[in-house]
Amino acid sequence: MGVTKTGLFTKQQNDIANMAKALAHPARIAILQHLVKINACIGGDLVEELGLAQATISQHLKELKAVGLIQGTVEGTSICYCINPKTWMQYRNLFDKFFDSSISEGGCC
Amino acid sequence: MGVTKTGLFTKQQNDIANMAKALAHPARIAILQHLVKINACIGGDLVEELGLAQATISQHLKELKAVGLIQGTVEGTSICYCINPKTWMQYRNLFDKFFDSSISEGGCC
DNA sequence: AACCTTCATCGTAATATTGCAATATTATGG
DNA sequence: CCATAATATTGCAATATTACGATGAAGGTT
Repeated sequence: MGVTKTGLFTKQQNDIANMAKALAHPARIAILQHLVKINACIGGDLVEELGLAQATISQHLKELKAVGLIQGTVEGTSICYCINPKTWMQYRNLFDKFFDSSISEGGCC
Repeated sequence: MGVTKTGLFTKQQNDIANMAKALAHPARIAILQHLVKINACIGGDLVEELGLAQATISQHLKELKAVGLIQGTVEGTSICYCINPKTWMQYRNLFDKFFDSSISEGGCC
């Protein structure tokens, strides 16, 4: 069916899954890494940086904006993107908490 | 097209994206959380825990096994699953490294 | 042997994602 | 106003994902 039964799971589980989904494409990882590196913002250099069509990059940017990981400010005819520090920290904390469990080394059963 | 152009990106970027993809479904998050909590392994209690059909759970377990996050050992007619501590730590470290960048608070441009 | 339990796999249906060309939108400069 | 530049949106094609019923394989029980 391709449709996730979100009703079966807790809000936290759906949250983590949605965050992971936002990161589940190398182009979006590349965009985020580039923004982290350049610190300040960029316009459509991203289209040159990555080798994808402008329409495709725009779509990925839209998704990242939708989950709040990046923000864009209009800069004349172009748009300047940068990491949204607040959401970035939220992601970091949620994944931290998720992975911060002591796993037994004993193996199965 | 639905097909990711992995060739355009670095191995690290594809790795992170693939790891994120493994976590990009609440059922898989629920499975992992349950395994972390119960510590020792389980059989198909997972089918009862989550409200999904046996075939569906089996598919999710297969995906988690494929990326190495869990492992299963045969236990008579049932199979005992548990977290693979090694891969778990790898995931933890990769996400740690990814998010461990100082983000400027300055906003865009 | 016949039977049951447990899990994996196959086939199928519905929906989601990725990617791009074409087109629309918005702002700037002449 | 017109042309240009930078993004966004639309529409489409190809592939991927999610979910489940049905079936199959393997091990146990009687």
